Amino acid sequence: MWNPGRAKSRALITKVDGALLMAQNQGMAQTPRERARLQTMDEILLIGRRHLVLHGAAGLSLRAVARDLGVVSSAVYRYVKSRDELLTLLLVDGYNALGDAVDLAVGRVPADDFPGQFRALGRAVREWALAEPARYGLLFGSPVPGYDAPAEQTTGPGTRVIARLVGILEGAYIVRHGAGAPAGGAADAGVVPAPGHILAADFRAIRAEWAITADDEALARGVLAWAAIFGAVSFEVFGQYGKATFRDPAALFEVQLDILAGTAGLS
Amino acid sequence: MWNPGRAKSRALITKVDGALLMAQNQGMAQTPRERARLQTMDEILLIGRRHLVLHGAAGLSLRAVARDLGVVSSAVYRYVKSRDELLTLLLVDGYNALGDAVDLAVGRVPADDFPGQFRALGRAVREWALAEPARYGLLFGSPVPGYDAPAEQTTGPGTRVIARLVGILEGAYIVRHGAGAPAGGAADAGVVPAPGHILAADFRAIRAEWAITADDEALARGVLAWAAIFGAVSFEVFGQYGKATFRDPAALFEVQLDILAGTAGLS
DNA sequence: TAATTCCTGAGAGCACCGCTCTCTATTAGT
DNA sequence: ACTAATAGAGAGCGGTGCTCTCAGGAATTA
Repeated sequence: MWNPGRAKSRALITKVDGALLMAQNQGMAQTPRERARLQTMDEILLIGRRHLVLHGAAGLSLRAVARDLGVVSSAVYRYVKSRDELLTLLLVDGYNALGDAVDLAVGRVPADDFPGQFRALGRAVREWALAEPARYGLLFGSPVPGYDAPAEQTTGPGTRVIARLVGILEGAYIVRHGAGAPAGGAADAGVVPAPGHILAADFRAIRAEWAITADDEALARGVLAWAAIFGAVSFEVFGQYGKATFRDPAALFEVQLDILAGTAGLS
Repeated sequence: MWNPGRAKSRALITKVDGALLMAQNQGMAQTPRERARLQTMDEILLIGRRHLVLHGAAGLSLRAVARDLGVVSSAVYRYVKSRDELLTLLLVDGYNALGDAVDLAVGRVPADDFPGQFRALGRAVREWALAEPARYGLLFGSPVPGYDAPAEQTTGPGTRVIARLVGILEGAYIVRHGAGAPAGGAADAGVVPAPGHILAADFRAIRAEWAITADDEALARGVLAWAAIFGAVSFEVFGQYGKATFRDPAALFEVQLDILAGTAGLS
């Protein structure tokens, strides 16, 4: 892919794509130098995103980004400390894009229709993943070796989907059980056996952290539904089903959502 | 990681690890040259596997393998066409290792205890994945960009686990419904709505290909259970749950297996 | 046994990668 | 107008995948 006759133009950014990032970073632009700096940062992120889509996470190269930017490779190190830092920026960017898609889709459903919200969340995740397989792979695929995402920047955006799911499932739980809640440990004898000490404590901690009332079984089923949604999406995006097994994967996913809605206690 | 003072020894292979591969390749060793060639191939695979474990799929380097082999980098190209081909070999190797682990675990359970076999399969997958996260990532993580596995070498070993799962679920289905089977299309009106034309045809094709009798809903639930098992394992192995959320992930997985056994129609 | 073919490994080389360093020109702020 | 900060250029180091040519030795054939 060596292209010596490459144009040195900087005007590779599509206006529509750029708009989102520009807006978030250039809200307070003091000095003209700072403005230029932020703009370059956004350009780097934009180019990086495009490279991610085209060549995947492992193929992300700062030198190639520099070429697209119309600049020598060492110059980008003025803006980004390392390749891994750019990866982190793109990771956060991806989490937020997915979170936005999910929020938008769930927000369209009436606030009291929790099964509908659950399905909307699932569909949004699947559709975003299919539209952006490389970014999805960066977020939920095998971690890039030698790189672990800095939690302080990542956990926030990275928990937006599960936060939304928790809200939906808790809402449905309250509808089923009333707002009063069992208050105590709530170790029901349902299909799920009473979990051992540590797991019960973990569930208690989760209840406290998220300020929810759902009992252990509801929590376990919620965690399973969460993992199952992403498992199904990953299987489809990563091609684990095989090429021609399911010719209408969307229909399969709808059926899977139906089953999962049942296991998660949504109608 | 530049190590100029590296010993040029070839004796890096542990006997116990090597034994398996040796056996399968050197069954028919004709000329001494062929014997030497196969042995070198096995060594390369062994070293590649070790590098995979240590540095991950993206960090797999033919030059590093050559160094460990005590040979100049161009020499390994006599045995392996490209880095991607080595990756394919390791992929097949990994699928077989996982398949062996699953077969062993399921084989320990009585032949008529389908719920037990289901749980054993799930546990085997999880334990293998935790023991070999890099290999698991190669198999079920984001696909290496620019590389797609050649189906003719991959599909065979790659379908061992799902084949085993299909056997278990079909066995349980027969126990529930009798061996006679509904024969026809079997579009039950269960929790799952009757799937559309294409999905129903896909299910029919699956029934024919695997020579099974399970109806559409059972198949859908089986596919979901499959995806959910790997979703849960991937979440744990890839660290999606967060660092300290679940301090006893094994217990969580047991609960998830319980729920999944229910959704898949096992007891 | 002698001649010939074949195979293996060595070495050089190309284009790429991440990253560091120094140097220069431009720009901003006093 | 002068000084200080900053951005970019360029060279360089060690690494990567992969290709090519060449020499030595082993196996096969005459």
